[in-house]
Amino acid sequence: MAKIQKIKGVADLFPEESAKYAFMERTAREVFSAYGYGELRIPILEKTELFCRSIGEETDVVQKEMYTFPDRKGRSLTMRPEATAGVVRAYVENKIYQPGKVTKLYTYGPMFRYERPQAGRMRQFHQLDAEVFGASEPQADAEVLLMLATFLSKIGLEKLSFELNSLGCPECRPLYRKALDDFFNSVNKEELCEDCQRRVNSNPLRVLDCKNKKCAELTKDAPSIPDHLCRDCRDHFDAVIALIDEAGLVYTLNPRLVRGLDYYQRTAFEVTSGDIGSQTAVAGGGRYDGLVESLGGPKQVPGIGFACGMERLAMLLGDNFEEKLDFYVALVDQRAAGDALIFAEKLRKSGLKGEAAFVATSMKSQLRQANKLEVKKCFIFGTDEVENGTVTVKDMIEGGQESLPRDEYFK
RNA sequence: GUGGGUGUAGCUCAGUUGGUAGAGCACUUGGUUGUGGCCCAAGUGGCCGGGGGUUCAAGUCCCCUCACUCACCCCA
Repeated sequence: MAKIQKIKGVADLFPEESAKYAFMERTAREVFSAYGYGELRIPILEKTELFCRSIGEETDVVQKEMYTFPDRKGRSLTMRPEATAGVVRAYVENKIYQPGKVTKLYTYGPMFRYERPQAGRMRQFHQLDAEVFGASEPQADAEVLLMLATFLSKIGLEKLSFELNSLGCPECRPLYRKALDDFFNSVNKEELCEDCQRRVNSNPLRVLDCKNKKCAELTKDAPSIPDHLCRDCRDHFDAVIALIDEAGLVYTLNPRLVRGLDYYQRTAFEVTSGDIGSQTAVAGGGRYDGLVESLGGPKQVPGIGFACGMERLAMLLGDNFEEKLDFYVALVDQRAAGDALIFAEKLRKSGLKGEAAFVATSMKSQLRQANKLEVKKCFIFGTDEVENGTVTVKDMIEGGQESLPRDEYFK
């Protein structure tokens, strides 16, 4: 029979790799709950409209990357390409909001985007996502940033850079866009790269972000967002900066940082690494004060949050996340197989982790196996005849005698 | 959607101007040994991604296809 292979852009994670994810999830739960966040579990499937309205009809994510299909009654469903929309939907639908009440939630799970896979980019990928509702104060922005930094530090990643910007609000952003349009009208668009000639109209902020040297040169003197912030946005941003400075967070201000999803405003940030290929962002987020309302919730419920890309973080983690076993029960005579199993069970009841061989092989290969597993102790089960009486089943079970500790064996 | 790279043993890879398929590691067995490791010897294991073509002869040349991978684009 022909074998069936997995579809493009998904992964099977065996223990060596899945242990990294388990470690990150465990750490995230610890850190997030220390900041007062509770876990929200939401569906992978949502109505397509949810993402169109939140992420933005014109974004690439919505236009060409979503797994969208009709269900059996012809309703359009979409496998979530990101987490925030679903969290906001749940928040609104369950009427969690109350005036003055702050809600902190986190969620974790697979996301889906139909893209060509490459390093750090899968069609099914996993995000850890945290959101705060009901707090417009800069303290919320600062706390979210600090929590993210704490999490990344706790999983052992220190060489990451935090980039920070403010995108303005519906008040000041149009003014900035006007200034930017004026600027692009003053430059020779022919000299921009092909992509940017298109982007000037579709997504002018992205032009400022272009890696092409020519584009970077041409847009060197483009108006910057922070220079066009309204008074409230300026004050807010300054307050956030003052707070994280005081808390000792190391970051860089990147006036050209933009977000890919339409709902962001004011504080926007990204955590990047230069060690995972061309996809540098390992986490990103920001404030989205208008989103709750645009998804049918009450007016003026602010929100802020971030998402971490687990695949990208996993690339930065070292090895050795697999838990080592405490013992191995070696089997050198099949007649002792049952005794080996029972003995292992007894050890497990006393709190040790380990395994017993099912099939007897030579002493040499059994000990080789124990060595490979890096167990602390190896027990040898055989019979008197085979063992020449060195270590016998009877001795170990009835007398409780262990074979030599690993150090003794392997010195 | 657009480009580049790679598909040969379980793994990492060699394979010369086309001439019957190789190494290291791993595994199994034996030797050595302080029951491991190290070292030595032997052994198991491949429709050379798939299909078509050229040729007396294709892993090697040509065409098609599939998969993986990196990059563009986009994003976490």
